[in-house]
Amino acid sequence: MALPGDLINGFPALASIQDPVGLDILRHAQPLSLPAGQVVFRLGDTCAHYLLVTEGKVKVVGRALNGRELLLYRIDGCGTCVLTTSCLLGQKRYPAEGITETAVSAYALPQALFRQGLDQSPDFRNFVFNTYGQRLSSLITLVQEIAFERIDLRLARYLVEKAADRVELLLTHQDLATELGSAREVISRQLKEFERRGWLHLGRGSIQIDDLTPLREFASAHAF
Amino acid sequence: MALPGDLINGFPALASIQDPVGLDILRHAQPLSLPAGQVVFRLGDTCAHYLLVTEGKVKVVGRALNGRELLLYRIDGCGTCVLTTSCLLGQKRYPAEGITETAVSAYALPQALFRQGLDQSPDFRNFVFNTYGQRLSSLITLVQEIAFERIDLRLARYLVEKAADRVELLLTHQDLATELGSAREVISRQLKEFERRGWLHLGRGSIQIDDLTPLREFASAHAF
DNA sequence: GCGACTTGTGTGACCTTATCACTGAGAGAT
DNA sequence: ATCTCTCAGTGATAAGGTCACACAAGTCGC
Repeated sequence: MALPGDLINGFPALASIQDPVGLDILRHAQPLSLPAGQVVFRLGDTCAHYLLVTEGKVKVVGRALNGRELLLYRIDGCGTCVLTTSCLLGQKRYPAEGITETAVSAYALPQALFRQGLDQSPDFRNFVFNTYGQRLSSLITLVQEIAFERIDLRLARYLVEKAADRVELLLTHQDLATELGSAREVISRQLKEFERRGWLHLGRGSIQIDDLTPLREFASAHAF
Repeated sequence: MALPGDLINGFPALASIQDPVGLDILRHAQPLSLPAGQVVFRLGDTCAHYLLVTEGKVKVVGRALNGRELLLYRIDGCGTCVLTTSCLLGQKRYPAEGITETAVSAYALPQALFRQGLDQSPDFRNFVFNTYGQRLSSLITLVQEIAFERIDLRLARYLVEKAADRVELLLTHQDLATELGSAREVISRQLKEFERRGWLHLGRGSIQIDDLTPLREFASAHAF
């Protein structure tokens, strides 16, 4: 039995899995289709499955008791969920929550099979670890931005980055607050200030960038 | 040629490396001895070596432009430096700095050999990734503590944890600030408040815990 | 159309935390 | 003793987060 085509397309490295145990395990990966806005896992959940996303966006956010949110990272297109991997390896509960942002196609591998694969299939093990690396250093950068950087700089930088191609951003203030780990009111006030300076215009659910240049200058002052 | 004894003692998993490429690579690991307080790597440095610590403590801290510090994690005893691993995998520069806290014994493996090992030695690859896991979810918890939690709760919790066995903690306020990613003055004021409540007594470079109970209660209120 | 709801935004008051610019108290060296 | 560190205390000010609202713009049912 061959592996599903979208799994191979998304993860070329899977094609290199040759040993029978690894192949058998992958055949048991269950295809999932999730609508946008679906909660994939919650804070405190145990990890029951290894997740391979083949299409769509999933955001992983932290949430405070009072509802404040903070985007930790995002899976966009093909990728495995590193947090899931980390929790499975360390037998920990999820310290954050995962939410689909678009419709998502994914494959789920039950924990028992995941463990069996790690133990018995060298090819599978290599696959898991090779897709696992690298996120750590970007998280460390995030920690420092949150701990040390001014919110106006972070906001300006985010806007510059997002507006690089388009002029109008369809985002609510709450979206921005979540993205930057701040509070909605704070973002509103900063945007208002940017508008007062003539850098952009605010509408309901939209931000019209009028002049990227001063925004870019502001953002790169005291760059990290 | 056998591998050095302390390397095997520290990392039993290394003994399972059998293939000739892996063995050859490990034989080229260079032993290092570093004194306490030595900078191992700086923000922006390129990663030149894979690091295996066999003895001592290394702290990895972020640093703001104004000098404020934040402890990201610590290697205590035997361990590999996950940040180094992440940077090597992603070809990134160090986003933080590493400093020895005690005298440290370690082995360094040049980047070229590290890559060769990953490519050509399945046993070495497994070793690297097995020691890599798990730190991600603790980092995510850290991000959220910094973003969402009050400094007085975090301080109380830290003190309770550290004071579990001893009654007197030999720490400066600056040490605590670094550990928690706050400012020295803030910690001083909070400690003063705790002292006012009769929970502890402050001395120069020391904190004498008088009564753990109310401190513990305070810490667990609104626990994360 | 009209009203009920929901969602997004604006605002003032207040609190916590960070920053800055100091002061002064140990503690060791000469 | 005096100098020089390091460590701690303090007041003023600013940034950012929290709370409690008001209000405007859509959406839905009718």
